[in-house]
Amino acid sequence: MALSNKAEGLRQRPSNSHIDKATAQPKGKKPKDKRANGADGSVLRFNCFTANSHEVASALQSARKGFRKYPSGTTFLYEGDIMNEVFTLFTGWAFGYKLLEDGRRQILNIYLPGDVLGLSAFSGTFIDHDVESVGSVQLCVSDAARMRLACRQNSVLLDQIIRLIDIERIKLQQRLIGVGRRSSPESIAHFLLTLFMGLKSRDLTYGNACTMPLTQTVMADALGLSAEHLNRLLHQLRDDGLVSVSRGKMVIHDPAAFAKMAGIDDPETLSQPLL
Amino acid sequence: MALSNKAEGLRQRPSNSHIDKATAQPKGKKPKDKRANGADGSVLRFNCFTANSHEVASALQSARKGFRKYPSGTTFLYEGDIMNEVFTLFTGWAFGYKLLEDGRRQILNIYLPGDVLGLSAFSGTFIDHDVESVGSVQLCVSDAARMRLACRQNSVLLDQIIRLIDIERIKLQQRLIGVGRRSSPESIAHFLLTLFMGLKSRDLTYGNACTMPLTQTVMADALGLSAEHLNRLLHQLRDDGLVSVSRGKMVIHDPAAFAKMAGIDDPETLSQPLL
DNA sequence: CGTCCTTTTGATGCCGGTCAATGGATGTGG
DNA sequence: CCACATCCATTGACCGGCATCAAAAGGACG
Repeated sequence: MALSNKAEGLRQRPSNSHIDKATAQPKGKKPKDKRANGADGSVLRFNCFTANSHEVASALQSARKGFRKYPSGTTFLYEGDIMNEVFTLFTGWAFGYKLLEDGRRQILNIYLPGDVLGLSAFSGTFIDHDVESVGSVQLCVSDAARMRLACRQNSVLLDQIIRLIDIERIKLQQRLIGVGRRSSPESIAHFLLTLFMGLKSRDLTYGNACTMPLTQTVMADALGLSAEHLNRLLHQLRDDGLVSVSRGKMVIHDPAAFAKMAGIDDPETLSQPLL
Repeated sequence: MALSNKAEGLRQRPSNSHIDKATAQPKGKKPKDKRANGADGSVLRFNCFTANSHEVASALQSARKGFRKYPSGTTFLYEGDIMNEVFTLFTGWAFGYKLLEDGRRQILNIYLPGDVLGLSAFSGTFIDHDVESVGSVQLCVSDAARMRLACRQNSVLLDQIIRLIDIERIKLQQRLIGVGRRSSPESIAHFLLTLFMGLKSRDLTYGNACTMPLTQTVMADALGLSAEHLNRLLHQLRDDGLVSVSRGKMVIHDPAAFAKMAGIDDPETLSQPLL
């Protein structure tokens, strides 16, 4: 079980974090791939929103307070925080995690561009886990109170918000099945394929390839494995001609066999409802 | 990994299940312990509701269509079902689970008396897992449409419903941490203590003891262990004087040491918010 | 009083965690 | 542009936890 390298160092929220104040437009240099973010400042550019959560996207847009940026490896949401804001992930990835007292870490959820963070603003409680950035991250910040108000006036919006909350549960459910009852190779395959399909539904894939900014340590903590063992299994998967993950990139060489190993008959099912 | 003993046999919903039609009052012989159910036909008898979800209890009461009863070991909710009804568990326990194609089973959630089943009625989608009864089960059946309507008119109710949905996620999160990053004894202790505190918050404990209708096979499938190994570990825990689980009963012999092994400093935290 | 399910115990072996060490890649200050 | 520090990926050795297989011994029940 991997001890988090920076367990104690980051446990407390820094009193004066080096975050950009909310601004009218996102800062930082323009990403190479325009598809990867909402470079025009609109949440509506994301396929996942326009396809599945149009009302949510509009509401987030209306309640928008500005943008925020965090460098790579920053824990920017802390367990216990009360969410007065709702975030939309524009650039970069993120993951939610919990630490045990001795430093063991379980990663709960991987967030991709387009995902909404801080949904606990709707359940009226504090966040129950930390969230850390993977790569430099740009967030769209929306006012939670306005979102809640909008929900009261628009039942379609409310339904979609509840749906988003439910999706968090579904993802955890899938992860639990993988860790609890799938073999390690199956679990890894399912994990990777889920990420790939999530990116595909957002038009962030390139044929059978996509970016993979997660370190093996992060993947291991998501899968309940040791980093060393995960490393060996990834090599195994590559030797078997199924998938290769290296240098920030993932390529699926044999989609059919890969999906079969992941225990998924029709991979398309993953891309549809923003699972 | 345990193959479900009755995997294929129960996969399909029986066309004509032997369920009691919704009736004005619950049928069946009166349970021995009055505290264990809503024998007076009111959801309001449950501590968890009166303490945390008063609005929900009232709404479920108002939208009540009747009662339903299932024998032990019955799968009474099926993956794919659209929920037109919301259930309140009166008597007996239940668990949600998923089966892999080859019969491996992961149990997702244990439902105790007082828990609300079928919350997917609010996220507007079909259920994504099966639910099976543990022991004979009595359910209060409430109309989902009326519940949804009530939510639109009562924001407090809505908040509490969303809270209930969120609690399902939190429980999965805890289970995932246990399976992924806790040692087996820790995971078992956490699992058992969580159940105990859940029962305690409902006034269903007797000092340091409570009923434990789950078979070791079920517990193993919840914990991601084999039944044999779980059996050995349970004996280990008993030999260490921490807890004993047998013949449908659980006794915590050393609460402090047990809580410590479960990784929980203050066990009271578990009983408060219906976690 | 068989039948079925659950619990229990033993033997065997491998998956996967832990420890340790090396190489590669990136970044930083001088 | 190089020395050094850091983080990440990689590989090997070791071995213990836990699954698997097998089988016996309760219970529970019709």
